[in-house]
Amino acid sequence: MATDPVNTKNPDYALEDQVGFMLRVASQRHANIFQSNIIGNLTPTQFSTIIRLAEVGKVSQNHLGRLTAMDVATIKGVVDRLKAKGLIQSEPDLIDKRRSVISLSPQGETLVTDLKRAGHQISDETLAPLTAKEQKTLLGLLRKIL
Amino acid sequence: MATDPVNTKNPDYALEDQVGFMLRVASQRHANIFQSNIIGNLTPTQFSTIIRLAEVGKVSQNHLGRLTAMDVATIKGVVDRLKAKGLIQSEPDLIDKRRSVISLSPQGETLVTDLKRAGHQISDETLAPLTAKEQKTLLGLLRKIL
DNA sequence: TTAATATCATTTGCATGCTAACGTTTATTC
DNA sequence: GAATAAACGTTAGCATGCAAATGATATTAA
Repeated sequence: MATDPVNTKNPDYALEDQVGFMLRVASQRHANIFQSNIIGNLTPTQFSTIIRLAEVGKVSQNHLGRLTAMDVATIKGVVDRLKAKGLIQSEPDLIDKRRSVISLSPQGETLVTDLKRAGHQISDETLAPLTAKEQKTLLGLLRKIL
Repeated sequence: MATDPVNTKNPDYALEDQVGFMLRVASQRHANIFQSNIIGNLTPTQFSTIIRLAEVGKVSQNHLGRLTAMDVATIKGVVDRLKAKGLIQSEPDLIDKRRSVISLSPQGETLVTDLKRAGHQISDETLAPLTAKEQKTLLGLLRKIL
């Protein structure tokens, strides 16, 4: 999804120079790179969910959403699809009856190492147009506007 | 959609430091700012479409998609909804029978000035955590990874 | 000119991502 | 202890965003 050049004679408002537009286009390029490097047909949110579960072990569904920057409605869909793939499992919380506890399945566990390797490759490829110094600068500035 | 802090004892792969994750979270914050500043209940893609149409006048639907970094399926939905709002109009291309020519409606035209003002405000607010110099640096680096 | 390609718009299917509302359960406050 | 508030998970609705397939039309090549 590259953008055609635009003749901006009147730079009243240059869409292609706005941070929101650039974030959208940069995300598109990253999504392309992600898709061609990821294993198991995982989506970016599914990937993030598995990585987080590998870090924290068992966690409630809503908490998992907060750990992955996902709305309760979004994390539910992601959890449902990962469960359908057999990569995660859920059990009722015996203490708090509202909660369902999510964790990686044995199958999910076996993927983690390869997923992290793919994740590094995806980040490297996304940042490849930048020097090492520029990469650090970009990540530092992005972190400030989260 | 802020993210809960994570205890990363083993920084094998730090999700929150990956460019893809940060792009997603930064986009979420921008979307929030966008929504609270935009006029006419427009979405970011609808906004971009109107801005581009104001720049180029008449253009085919697919070309409009390329000018706004949208897939043919995505731009179709955006065009349909903007047409339903009465902000754009379409007419058949008399020369090339495959094409439909899209342009702003008179109602759409009247919005453009206010939309550009809102757009500037949205970008400013999104970049507010950064100094002027940092803002230029970030935009320059983002441009390199599109 | 005919045949192979390319472009345009459409449609289907899947996955995010959000808001809002709902009922259940737990925690706080009075 | 009872009333209020908060958290949890679910569901419905809307809008991206993409891939893939389709049919119509234009363009290019043989």
